[in-house]
Amino acid sequence: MPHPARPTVTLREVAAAAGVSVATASRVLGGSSRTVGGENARRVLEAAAALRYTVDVSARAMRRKSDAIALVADDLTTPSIAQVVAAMERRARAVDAFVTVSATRGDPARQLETVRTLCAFRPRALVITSSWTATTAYGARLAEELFAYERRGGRVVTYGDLDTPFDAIGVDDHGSARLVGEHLAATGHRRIVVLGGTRDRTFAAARVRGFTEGLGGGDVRVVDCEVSREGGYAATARLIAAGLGETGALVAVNDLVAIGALSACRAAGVDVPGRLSVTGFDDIPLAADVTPRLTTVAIPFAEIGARCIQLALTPGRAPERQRVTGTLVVRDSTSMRSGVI
Amino acid sequence: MPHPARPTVTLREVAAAAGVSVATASRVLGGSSRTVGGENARRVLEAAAALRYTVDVSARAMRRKSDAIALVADDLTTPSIAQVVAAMERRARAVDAFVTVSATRGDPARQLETVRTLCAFRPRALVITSSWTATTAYGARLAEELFAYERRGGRVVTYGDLDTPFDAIGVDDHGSARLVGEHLAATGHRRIVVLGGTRDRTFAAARVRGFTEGLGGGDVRVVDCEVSREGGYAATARLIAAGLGETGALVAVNDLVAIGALSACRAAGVDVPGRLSVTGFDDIPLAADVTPRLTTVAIPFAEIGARCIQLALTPGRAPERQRVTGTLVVRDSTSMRSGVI
DNA sequence: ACAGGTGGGGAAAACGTATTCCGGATTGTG
DNA sequence: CACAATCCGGAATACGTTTTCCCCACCTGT
Repeated sequence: MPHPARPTVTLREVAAAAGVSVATASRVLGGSSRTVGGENARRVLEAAAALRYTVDVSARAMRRKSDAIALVADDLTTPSIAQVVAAMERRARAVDAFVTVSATRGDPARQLETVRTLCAFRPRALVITSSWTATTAYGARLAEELFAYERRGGRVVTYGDLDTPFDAIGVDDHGSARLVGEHLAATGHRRIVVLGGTRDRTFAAARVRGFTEGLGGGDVRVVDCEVSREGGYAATARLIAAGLGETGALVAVNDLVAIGALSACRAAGVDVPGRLSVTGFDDIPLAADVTPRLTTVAIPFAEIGARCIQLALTPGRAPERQRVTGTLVVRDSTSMRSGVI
Repeated sequence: MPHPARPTVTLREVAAAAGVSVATASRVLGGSSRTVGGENARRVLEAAAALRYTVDVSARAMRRKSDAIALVADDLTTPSIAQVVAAMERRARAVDAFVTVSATRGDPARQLETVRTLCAFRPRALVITSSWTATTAYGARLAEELFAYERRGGRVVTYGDLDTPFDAIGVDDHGSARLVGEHLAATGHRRIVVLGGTRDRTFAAARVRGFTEGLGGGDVRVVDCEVSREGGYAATARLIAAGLGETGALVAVNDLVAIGALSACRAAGVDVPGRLSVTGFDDIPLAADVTPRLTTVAIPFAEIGARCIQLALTPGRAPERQRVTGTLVVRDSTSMRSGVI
C-alpha cells in the first residue's frame, strides 16, 4: 500500500503496467508539449483506462499552474447570484478549470476570512461577487489581502462595483435604471416613489439616480428599505398605510423588493397596475411568474458569469473594466397613466 | 524564487523567520497532536502572521486526508438545489471542510464525466444530488465508478433516490404527497388531475402514488409533463383547451410545475382557487410570492444539506438511509369544494 | 548517582506529478 | 560516409507539506 491516507492508483502503477517510465506516462496523460512514440502512447492510455487512473490534482498543482478558480459570493440562493455562479461553472468547465464557491452572507469579517481560506488553494484567479467597499476597516484589510494575492501572481476579478483596482465587471446601474425612468415618463407617470434599498449599497444609489434622471423631472420620493422581499413588503405596507396620495408608480431597486411590494399591494387591495405601477430590476426568472408579471430590466447574468471567467483566465494585462447594460422588459405591472398624454 | 509556477511564501520561509525547523513550524501551524514549546510556538505564529503565510492545501493534501467534499448537482439555479447546496456549504465550512460544485444539467454522460473529474481531487466524500438510476448504461458505469471510489476509501452520499447502495438521504415522497391528497380530500375534492412529470423520474412516480392514496378514492387522472415551469404551463394549457370537465384540482409534482400551471390558468381566465385548486411540492421561496400563494408541502432543504455533509464526514459505518417528510403548508391556491361536505 | 521516562526539537523521508537533463537512436544533409 | 540535428525514453529532481524516526536535555524516584 503506497500511503494509508490515499490508497489510489498512481502514475507509477500505470507506467509499470504499460512498461514505460513515469516520465513517459506523465507526458502522455498530462498533455505535455513533448511527443511520445505512438506505440508507447497507446499502451499508456490503455493501462490508464484499465486501471481507472485519474490524475491527482493536488499533486499536479504542485508543479503546474493550478486550474482552480475560487469564487466568493454573498448568498448562493439569491436568484441572480445563482445564475452568475451557474454560468461561471459552465464556462470554467469548458476550459478545464473548476470553481470552488463560498458564501459569506455579506459579512465583511467572513469575506476576509473566506479570501484567506481560498488563497490556500493557490487558485489561478479569485472572483468576488460579494459587494465590498475599501472604506471599512475590514474592506481595507481585504483589499490589502487581494493585492498580496495579485503580487503572488493571482488574478482578481470583481463583479459588482466597478471602481475597484482589479478587473471589474459590473452592471451599468445608472444607464439601466434610466430605461425604467424613461419608460415610466413615456407612460405618463409623474409622481413616483423609489424603494431604494439601503444607502450603503453603491448599486442602490446609482440606480436611484438613474430612475430619477430617466423620469426627467416630476416628483420623486426615495424610501429606504432592506434589499429583500420582506423589505419591499414592509416599506410598501407602510407607504399604503400612510396614504399613497398621487403616487402613480413604485420603482423598486430590485426584483425581490418589487415582488415584496406586489405582495403588500395585493394584501392591501391596491390594484396593480390599475392604481399603481410597479417596476423591478434584474429580471430574475421569478419576475415572469408573479401576478401581475413584473416590468423590469433584464440583466444578462449568464453572460456576466462567462465574462468573469474569461477575464480570470487571461492574465498579464492591465486591469480591465467591463460594463453591461440591461434591457427594458415591459410586462403587466405597469400601465399608462391616463389624463396626461 | 522557489518555483516559477507558485511564487508564494512557504513553510520553510516561516520556519527560517522564526528560527525553527520546518517540522516545528508545521506542528504549530498544522494543528498537530504533538506539542511544541510555548516560546517557539509564539514565534512561529508571529512569523506566519507577518509573512501572511497560508498553507498550501494541495501540498497538504498529499500527506493528510483531504478536506474536500465534491458535490455534483443537476442545475444550481433550481431553487431547491440552491438551498441544499447553500446549506452544505455552510455546514462544511463549520467543520473546516470545503465544497466544490459541478453542474451536470441532468445529462448522464456528463454525470459520469463529472464524477471522474471530481475524483481527481481525492475528496473525502462525494455528494450526488443528481438523480440517477443504475438501469441505464451510463448509470451502471456511474455506479461502478462510485464503487471504485468507495473501495479507495471515499464516501458516497446520495440525495434523492433512497434505493442506492450508498448513504442516502431522501424525501419521503410518498408520505409527503399523501398529505396533499388528504388535504384535498378533506376540502371536498373528488376529481383531480395530477401533473405527474415524466415517468422515468422515480420521485415523480412515488409522489403520484402518494397523491392518489391520500385522496382515498375519487377520480384521479395522471398527465405527463416536463418537470419545469414551461412543462406545467403547456400541460395545463392543453388541459384547459380540452375542457376541464368536473376536475376540481390540479396537483403538480413540483412547485415549478404548479407555478407554470397557475400561469396557464391566469392566461386562460380560469379562477384559482375558485374554479380550480392547484397544489405544489417543495415550498420553494417563490411559492409564497405567486398569486394566489401556493398550497404545497414544505421540504426542509437546509436540513437535508446539513445532513448530507454530516453523513459524508462520519466514515466507517454501514450505509445509512435517512428519510425526511415534508409538512403541509396551506395557502391560497386551494379552497373548499362546496356541495360535498 | 543512576536508570528510566518524558517532552520537545530537527533531519529526512515520503506523498504523486511535471520537468529538466542526459544519453542513445534515428534521420537528414553535405 | 561523416556529421549534425532531431526525436524520444528514462533517471533524477523539485514542488510544499506532514510525519516518522532519532537524539538530546531534563526530570524523577530510588
